[in-house]
Amino acid sequence: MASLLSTTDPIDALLSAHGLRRTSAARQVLGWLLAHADTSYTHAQLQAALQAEQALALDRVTLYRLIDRLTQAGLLLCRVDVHRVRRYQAMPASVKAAPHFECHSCHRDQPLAGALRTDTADLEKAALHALQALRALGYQGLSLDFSVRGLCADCAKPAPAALA
Amino acid sequence: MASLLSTTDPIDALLSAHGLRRTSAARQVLGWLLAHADTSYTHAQLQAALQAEQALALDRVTLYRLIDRLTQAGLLLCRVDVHRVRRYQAMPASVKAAPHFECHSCHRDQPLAGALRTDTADLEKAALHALQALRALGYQGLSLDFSVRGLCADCAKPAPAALA
DNA sequence: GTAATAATGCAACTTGATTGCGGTATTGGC
DNA sequence: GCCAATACCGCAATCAAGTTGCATTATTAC
Repeated sequence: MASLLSTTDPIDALLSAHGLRRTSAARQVLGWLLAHADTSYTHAQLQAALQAEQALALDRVTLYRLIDRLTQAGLLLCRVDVHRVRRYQAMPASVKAAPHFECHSCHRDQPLAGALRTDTADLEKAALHALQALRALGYQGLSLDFSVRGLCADCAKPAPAALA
Repeated sequence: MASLLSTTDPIDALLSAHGLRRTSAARQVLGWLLAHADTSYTHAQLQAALQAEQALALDRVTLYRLIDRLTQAGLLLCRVDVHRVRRYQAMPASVKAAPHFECHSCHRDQPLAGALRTDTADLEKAALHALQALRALGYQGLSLDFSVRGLCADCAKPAPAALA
């Protein structure tokens, strides 16, 4: 199926544009992550989801190497959570200084401005200003992490007892 | 040696105040970390440093459990670095919303206000305001991480070739 | 002092991630 | 379309940070 799709498929285009081969695995993994771009997933979660939802049974190591390639190419964002495991997420459009919120439970990742329905532009501006000042002092390879963590309203409500 | 010290030793006091026993290991580990409070260390680094500088040969597991206890007691701060290993640091006085800088190379941790020699109070205020707003929306267990990472001016200068 | 219990040390184990290597599929040039 | 170059895949073995179980030793409270 889907053989009618020519090279104009957006995911194929992304892969090629980043110097990666358009293998079935790469297409499906990147596609799935793009379809769930607001949340980060561990290697294990990803493997399970692909197996369950796409009937894609990838080898552990193959998946490790694939998400590694996607990350190197800048298509995925990789973080390490409190349990020391890496979490991958389709690269958000704004990975600049945008303050964001990460839920400990559902691992959904939303921009702070969205959660607050307010403007956080002043915050970002101040942060970027700080970055510039550090750069002037000789600091290099700077990256800013401005995140609030905790339980989102959705996860906090339903079953507080099940959070143990 | 040091038997002249009575119970007025500040480190002993800290341990007792937090319900921990004043063992030789606990005293030395906490003491060493307090003496290097501006930097975070991995379990391995800590073990090596204690061995080299204090001639203290602690068992791996014992050290794991000790730093775990100290962390639980709130005497240490624990983070996970990009390599998925935990880094421990004597609890800084201001673990609030204070923006800080962490060096990828020397792992020294300094308040941004210190590095910039400017006031970052407005930044902190804005951040705390955001926290309050989230709390009102039903978000729970919120913690703020406002950090800039990169190479500090000291590490960036000396030997750029050795940074591979 | 002595009993209760917290801390230590050793061995074995768990788990996320990596390495080596032969085989397979994609790609670019003709 | 065909073929060589090479990126990608899958399996097995390995690694390193951290954990668990249990017997022994040291602190602490009485």
